[in-house]
Amino acid sequence: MKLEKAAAQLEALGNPTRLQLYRILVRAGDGGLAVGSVQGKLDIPSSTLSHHLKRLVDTGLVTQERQATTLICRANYPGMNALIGYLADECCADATCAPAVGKALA
Amino acid sequence: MKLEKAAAQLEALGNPTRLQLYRILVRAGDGGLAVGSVQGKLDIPSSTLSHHLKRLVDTGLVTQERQATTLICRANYPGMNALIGYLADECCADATCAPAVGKALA
DNA sequence: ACGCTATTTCCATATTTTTCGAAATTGTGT
DNA sequence: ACACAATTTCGAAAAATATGGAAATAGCGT
Repeated sequence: MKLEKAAAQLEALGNPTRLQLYRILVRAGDGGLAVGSVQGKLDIPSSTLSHHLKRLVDTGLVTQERQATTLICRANYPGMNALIGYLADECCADATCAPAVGKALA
Repeated sequence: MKLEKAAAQLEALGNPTRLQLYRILVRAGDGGLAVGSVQGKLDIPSSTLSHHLKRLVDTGLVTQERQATTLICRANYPGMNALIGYLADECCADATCAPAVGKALA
């Protein structure tokens, strides 16, 4: 993973509304959630939600799939794993936390 | 960890310059690095560096300690571990990646 | 084709971030 | 007290982000 991409993903998650949005999608599980359903849970205008969603999709943290008129959104676990892996690598250049996190993402 | 704090830390890391800065501190290890030394490696004005550093310190990702006239900066591993733990928890509400990451931060 | 719902794009505005030169501050040694 | 080095604060400009109303688009059922 390149530093620029990691930074873009971190920035995407570094907004309370988007982090909440991502959380909602994660908790929705494999079934995902329609944009409209997410909007109901977040209670923000659709245009605002669309902007935030686009950011998460563009950075590879969320995927979308059409089902009739609704758009199903899903958290992209491999994308998040790659990001966590990058952070762990950066963090664990030192031994302090290497034993703990190193195993996980090997 | 609260969502707001996680978002603040993610946003702090979500800037290429700051992520690079954090990387440098991680690679410097326990000894840390003086602000001036970091500046030499990043080649940015001291005032700009100071702002970025402050952001990392304020969000709990970096610590500072005075040694004579120089300020030693260190990556705060527990802070990063807490953040990774939060991300892993969010990510692993689903089973897809729970087995792998769950063990690491238990 | 039409009507309906779901979602995005367009547009504008308020806010925040980024950047950095210049001045101020802090701490040490003499 | 003074000089010097290291770092921060001040102040200000440019750029990016966040937000949302209104209009446009996409896709399905009839």
